[in-house]
Amino acid sequence: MKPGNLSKLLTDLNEVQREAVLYEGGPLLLLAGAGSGKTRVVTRRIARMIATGVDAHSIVAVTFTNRAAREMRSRIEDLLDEDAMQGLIVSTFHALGARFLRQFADRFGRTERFSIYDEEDQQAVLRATLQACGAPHSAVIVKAIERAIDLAKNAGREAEEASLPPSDMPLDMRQVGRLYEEALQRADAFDFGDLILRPGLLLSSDESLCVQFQHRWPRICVDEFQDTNAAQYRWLKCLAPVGSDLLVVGDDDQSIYGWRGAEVGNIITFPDAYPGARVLRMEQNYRSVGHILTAANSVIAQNHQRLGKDLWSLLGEGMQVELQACRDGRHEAFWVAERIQSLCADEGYALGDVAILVRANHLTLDFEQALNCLGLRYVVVRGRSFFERACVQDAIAYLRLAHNHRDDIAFLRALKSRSRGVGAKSLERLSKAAMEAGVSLYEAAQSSVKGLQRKAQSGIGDFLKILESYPQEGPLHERAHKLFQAADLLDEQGLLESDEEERQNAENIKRLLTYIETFVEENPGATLDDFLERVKLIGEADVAETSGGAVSMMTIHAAKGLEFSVVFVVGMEDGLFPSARALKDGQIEEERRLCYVAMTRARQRLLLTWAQKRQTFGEQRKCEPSRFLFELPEEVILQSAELGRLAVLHQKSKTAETRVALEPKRRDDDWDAEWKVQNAVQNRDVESQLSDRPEENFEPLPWSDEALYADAQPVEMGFEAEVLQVQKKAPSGWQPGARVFHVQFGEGEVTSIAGGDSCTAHVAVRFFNGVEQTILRRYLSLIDG
DNA sequence: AAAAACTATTTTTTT
DNA sequence: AATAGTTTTT
Repeated sequence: MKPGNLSKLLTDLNEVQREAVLYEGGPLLLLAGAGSGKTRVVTRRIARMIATGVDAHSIVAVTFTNRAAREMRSRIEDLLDEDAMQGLIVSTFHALGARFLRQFADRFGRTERFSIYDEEDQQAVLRATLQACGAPHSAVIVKAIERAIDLAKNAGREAEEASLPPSDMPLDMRQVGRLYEEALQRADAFDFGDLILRPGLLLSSDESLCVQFQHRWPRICVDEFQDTNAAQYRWLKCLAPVGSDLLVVGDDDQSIYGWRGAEVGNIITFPDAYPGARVLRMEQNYRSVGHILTAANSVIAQNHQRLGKDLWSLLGEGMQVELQACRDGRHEAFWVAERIQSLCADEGYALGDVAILVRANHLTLDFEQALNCLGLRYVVVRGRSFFERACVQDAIAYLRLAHNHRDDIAFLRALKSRSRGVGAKSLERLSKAAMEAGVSLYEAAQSSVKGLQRKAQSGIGDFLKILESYPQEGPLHERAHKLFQAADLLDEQGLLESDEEERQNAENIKRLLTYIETFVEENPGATLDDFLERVKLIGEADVAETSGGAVSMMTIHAAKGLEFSVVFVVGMEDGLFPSARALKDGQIEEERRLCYVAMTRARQRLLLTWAQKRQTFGEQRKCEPSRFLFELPEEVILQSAELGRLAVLHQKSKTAETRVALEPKRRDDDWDAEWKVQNAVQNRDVESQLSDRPEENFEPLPWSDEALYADAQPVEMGFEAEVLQVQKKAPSGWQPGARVFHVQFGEGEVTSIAGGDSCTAHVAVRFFNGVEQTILRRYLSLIDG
């Protein structure tokens, strides 16, 4: 232990925090509001245990995301020597489950090499299963069943017990569920839900094993407890008997995973499950300025199902919350980009201080373009976009199959990734043969299948040869390299002649190899098993971390647990946030919690935007401001022309009968149709209102529509979703020599520049088509040289 | 069996 | 608008 640390572990703590760190009287529920220093308490508590002689092996800390796990580990590391931490487990529920199941795989008819199936794999299993029974297997049905199975497992039940949403489709869920489980077992695979469900089931049915584990980890800490589902809770109850040293930390107001089976009830009833549990509340916020907290408190106060709390801070009121109405999605994006620019130029913020939070991933597109146009670096923190690419998945399928020959889904994926003369008919014959022999596709393919065309037969033979080429020895990345080479995924010689798409694919495969190499370097001795598990359980977002000097863009879900000096919450429209789905299903409270989470990410500046129309499903649709905006107290909103407009809408919303249709109580199946109708009605109203007093209601835009749209440089999307890759932009920005693009004149080179802000600055450009012209800077976009 | 043309569907959110 | 899945054509 680092000298003198024991006392340091208690410094800078308020009274409640200190008690939470020191408490030793058994179960402890820590209700920790946003920004209340929860991680600090947990890490100090664990560090202190270890520093006072507790064996690190006896402690396990469970988090929900890998990022949280890593953060917790590194913060404990800051407090202790690394060797003191030896044996300490900080892990997600899912990783812990996978680890557990590897150990007890034989109890479930699996081997320790089992595959982990994500929802795509699950759907593939279901599709094949339904197809085999001749049942309908459309994407909609498959999806619905998959979701039902997932929900069932999250709720601690088996797939057979899943309940399908009522439909006219006659489907025996019990049978489908049974067949699904059989298919998983045949494939030596567990699905995501199993990683949680199975450990809990095994422990609760095996008394002695349960006791064994209770001795293994007498000290348990669970982060984000409000997000636990029934299956997780059952497992936890086995591990932590009543009276044990169990710390659960959470905030019912930040429960945003209800759709994944999370039950807020777990945190609310915790004291009942663990009688005598100490309950501590942390309401002092160390993150946000007063106005932001007031705004967030005011929104979340509209919820009924909550324990109730009010955050306060000593940081002063700070700036007011800015509210901006925009004409459409693109205008919104440009407004935000401009605002970021001015915050950096005038108020000393750095790009890395800024985050743009969205409700759904697809909203990031417009913002990427706008930031690109202004040459602002940004980073999109997205789940796992790289691994989602088709060609990468294909390559991984080869690896999966090489590792687990019984992984039928991987077999199909890898086989179909290339034209091999094996079509639907042949596949049908093959799977029939496999079914009859009770073996995997791989095994069936090894013996000769009757009725196969010669071409198909040889195609399958070639395919098997590829897999046999996988070396059993050597470093992981080299073995993968050999395999990909054999599978002709790398296309090494044909890089130049082959078409663009193929080249891209080969690039991706190379990147995958680099990724594997890095993984091996970081985790010496790691097996293919470890790598595949990592690919399944860890998104790239986790690799993220400090975005350096770039604006961060991510979903609100991904932003949980993070904080930024400046936060933009964009797309604040009814039907988007709250989402149409939530509106339909009456899930408004969870959406409001999501809004609360978003707002409480901000330290100093919070800016909320919405667009009056937005392109959805390929068509422009009028939008209404999010109902959450009406829940903001007026006094914390920055006075602007928009406020008057909002107030008018607000007033109207209270009286007009049109609003009634939007209320959750009117929820029924044709909500969407109703929404459209009402939207049309309201649009007309808004339109007439605007045409009455356009100048007062509408802040005149600093640019024309044409300029706005012309300015948007068409960017190739997708590539920036690198492993948290920072956008490479023209490094020096607007300087003589910079390459620029103009919609009319094409590409050119900057010859001189004149000052002004992004709206008024002029730039002289010599275009490559011969034209020389001084032009408003905003009509130009920087491009890479 | 493979490629091309056509169609329905999608936008929550993530381990 | 983009894509995944399905049907038709080659």
